[in-house]
Amino acid sequence: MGKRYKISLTFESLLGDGLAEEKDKWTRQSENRKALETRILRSAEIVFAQKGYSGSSMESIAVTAKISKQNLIYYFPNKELLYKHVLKEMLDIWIEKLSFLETQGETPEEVIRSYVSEKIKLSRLYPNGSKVFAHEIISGAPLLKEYLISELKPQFDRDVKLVKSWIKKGLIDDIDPEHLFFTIWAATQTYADFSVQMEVLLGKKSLGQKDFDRAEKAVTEFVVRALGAKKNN
Amino acid sequence: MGKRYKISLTFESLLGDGLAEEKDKWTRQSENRKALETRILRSAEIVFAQKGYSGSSMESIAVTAKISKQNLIYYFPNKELLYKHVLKEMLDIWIEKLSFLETQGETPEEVIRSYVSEKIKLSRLYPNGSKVFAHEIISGAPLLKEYLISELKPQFDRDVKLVKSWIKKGLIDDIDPEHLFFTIWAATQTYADFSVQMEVLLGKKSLGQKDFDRAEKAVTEFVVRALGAKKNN
DNA sequence: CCTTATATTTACCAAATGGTAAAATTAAGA
DNA sequence: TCTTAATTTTACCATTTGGTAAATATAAGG
Repeated sequence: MGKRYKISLTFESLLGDGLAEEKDKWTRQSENRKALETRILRSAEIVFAQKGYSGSSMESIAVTAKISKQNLIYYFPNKELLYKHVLKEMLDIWIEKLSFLETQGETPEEVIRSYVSEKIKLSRLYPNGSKVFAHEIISGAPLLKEYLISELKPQFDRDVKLVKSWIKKGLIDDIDPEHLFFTIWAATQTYADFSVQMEVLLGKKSLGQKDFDRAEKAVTEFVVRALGAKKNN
Repeated sequence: MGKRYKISLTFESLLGDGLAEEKDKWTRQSENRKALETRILRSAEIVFAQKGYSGSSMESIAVTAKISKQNLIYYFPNKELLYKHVLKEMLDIWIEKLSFLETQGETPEEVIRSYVSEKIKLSRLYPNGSKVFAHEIISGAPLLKEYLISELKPQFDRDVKLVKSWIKKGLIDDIDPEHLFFTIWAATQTYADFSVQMEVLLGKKSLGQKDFDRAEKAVTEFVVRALGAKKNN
């Protein structure tokens, strides 16, 4: 009969609203719970990706997850919390892959190729998460601003510094490091966010692996050429 | 006492729902009307830019325009119509500036510089329109798909053809023309759509003319270098 | 000044929305 | 099997939403 308003999470909430972890008592049940929670999160992601936060209803998320609205509310007691979970999931994936510093590769060119490749892969694998993020930023990032300041900016500053050091060492040409990142991000995320536009322009029903391969090649070449990265050096 | 469901427009609606033009009888009143309609459209643009179509309410648009909701409905009898007007306005501005073919410049490099410059300018001048468009595309372009097919694709095909001819003539390197456009669009529109993110990362309250100048320079250089455009030839 | 068209406000309303409360059902362990 | 906790369903509900209908007010021309 009791209600549980806390949801088991493996991360501490960076989005305010600290949610405590909980130990799982009933192994079997917890497994089902986790599976359903995942299904709900996937469904929420789809709906939020399509309509943004304010445009999405708990009802339509429930329908997508094939449960009742009330049942959805049992797992995620309110819409904002659910939204934050979806966002957080995406950010966890992103932040890991979004650091230049930690990107594999010895030379600048290798790092760049690897970085662009990873970013394109994220657009292919998590188009909905990317769209949710895009809606959020375009809307003025009401819930994400704090995260951007506390998490993304420090990483950005480090990465800019690294690029600047490359320039100083003469490894790449004297380009604008900040705007380099803006361009790379935009050029890669557009394959998730604006896929519909591309489908129309390329005359396809949906983008396939081949399109993403072409995209990766094209964007990588653009960036490498733009930087004037010195080969193997 | 009579209601007028038709709204005077200077363009035939390409978004379905044909709206007839109407002659203006009362010069003075029409002037006021036009001014108010414009204020409403600006307000709607702001609200739609922030929340997307489904997330925006007629009430909040009315508040932004400083009129009552009922009065708003008098001018734009339903939300979808209002939305279509906002979209249409933006598209009219865009389609005009978005053709490579008609862009000023003799050499490929000149054309590209001019094109990128125009696109960045649009991001600076019409950030809200850009955001409305972005929300719409990310949401799957329910209202815009037809427009993309009938208007944008033909232009895109022509422009791709032009770039291919440049390649054939050896004026630029052998790059991927379709993805070139995707990259240019993404890299320029991001200055409108993701401005909040940039503000945070650049540590500024808002992007100013200087930032847009830097952006223009950076993106232009990237693209020109990527193409390997031959100087003055 | 009076009529007529325009513009604004007031009164509603049905449907959708996020959410509460509690009853009913299911599952698991002792 | 019985008890207890987890889960799902059923009833509601206040607020917001897009929109209708009609009354009121304003403005302009004859």
